[in-house]
Amino acid sequence: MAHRTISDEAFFDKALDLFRTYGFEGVSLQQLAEATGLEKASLYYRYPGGKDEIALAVAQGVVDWFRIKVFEPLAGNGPTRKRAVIVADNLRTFYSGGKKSCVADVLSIPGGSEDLKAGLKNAMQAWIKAFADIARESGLSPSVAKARAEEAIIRIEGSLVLARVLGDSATFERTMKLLPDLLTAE
Amino acid sequence: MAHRTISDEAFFDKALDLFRTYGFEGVSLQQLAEATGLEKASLYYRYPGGKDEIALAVAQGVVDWFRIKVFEPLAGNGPTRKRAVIVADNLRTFYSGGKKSCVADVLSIPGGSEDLKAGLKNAMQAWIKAFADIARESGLSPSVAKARAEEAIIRIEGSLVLARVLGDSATFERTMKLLPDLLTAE
DNA sequence: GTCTATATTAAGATAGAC
DNA sequence: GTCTATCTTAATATAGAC
Repeated sequence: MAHRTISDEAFFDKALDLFRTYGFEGVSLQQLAEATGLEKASLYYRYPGGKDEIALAVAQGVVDWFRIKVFEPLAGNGPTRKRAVIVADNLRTFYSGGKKSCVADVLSIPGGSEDLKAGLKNAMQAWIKAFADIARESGLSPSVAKARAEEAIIRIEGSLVLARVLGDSATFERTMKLLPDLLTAE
Repeated sequence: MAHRTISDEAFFDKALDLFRTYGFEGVSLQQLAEATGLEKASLYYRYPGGKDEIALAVAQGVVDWFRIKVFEPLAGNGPTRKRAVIVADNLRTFYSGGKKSCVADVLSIPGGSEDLKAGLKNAMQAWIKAFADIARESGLSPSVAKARAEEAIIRIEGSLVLARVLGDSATFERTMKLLPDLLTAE
């Protein structure tokens, strides 16, 4: 066929899946072209900055997802524990129950641009803050809330690494079950 | 200079540092050649299997290090808590206080050989078992000991990811301080 | 056992037709 | 806005001299 196309959303999904699976250095423009059905030259038309710019767009897209599915639900109304349960469910989906890696984990391995590195750092800080805010709102002291937020993210990241290395998502599932207790005063 | 050489041990140190920093796909034979002072052809003489074989040797070397600096001290004599403190110190050194990544984390991103993947999985299982064994010996029940072992490694892996993303080792240092309490009955 | 030199393939990237 | 075609560089890998 002469002309193919793909929506920005579908493109994002394919690119996200490649980058979170193989990391920045592990993904080639050829892979991106095959996965999206576009030729390499078309990728450069959409993203003149090439792989660097695509990875940055992927990271930005993930931040947008977190804003909608994590930060906003956490800052909403209703009992804090209920909000934490909803967010845990959303995160379970995002990580496919432990089968998909964290984008910040794999893309933080050197190779990408400085902008990507800075974006991941900002996103991680925002994530910690969002977790600390709800822990605080649930009644915990600021220092305890901050510690709980960091512990929660450490456990998510760590259990995702274990899941990838062991090929077993059991520890991730346990972490997600524990999450509401970690983020709210018991 | 016409002929250079490097000991197997020094070669291992350089290769380990490259692979744990840049991941399998992020390391080229050219980088390995420059870091070790050997030409690419000499790398193929030592490791006919190329990058796959070098990465596998690195992973095996790390397993050897764990055997000596983690598994054996944990299985030794003396109070369990004292052994846990020694191992925490050794791990702190291995990860340069949080500045160096976990080899299992970065090398488990697809790209390497099936042997590498299997080796990392075996190493991770051995690590969990070693942690569970000392937790058990300290007086914890088998199920609690297993859970503590997994939690300890999850926290190590997760705090190393956070340290890399944030460029801040504070969470890793806190994890290492907590480790003896996690691995022994309080 | 390391070297120089080179073969081969794939990478990132661009020009220009349609 | 996507394509075909091509450029340049860098990757893995090997041959053969010393």
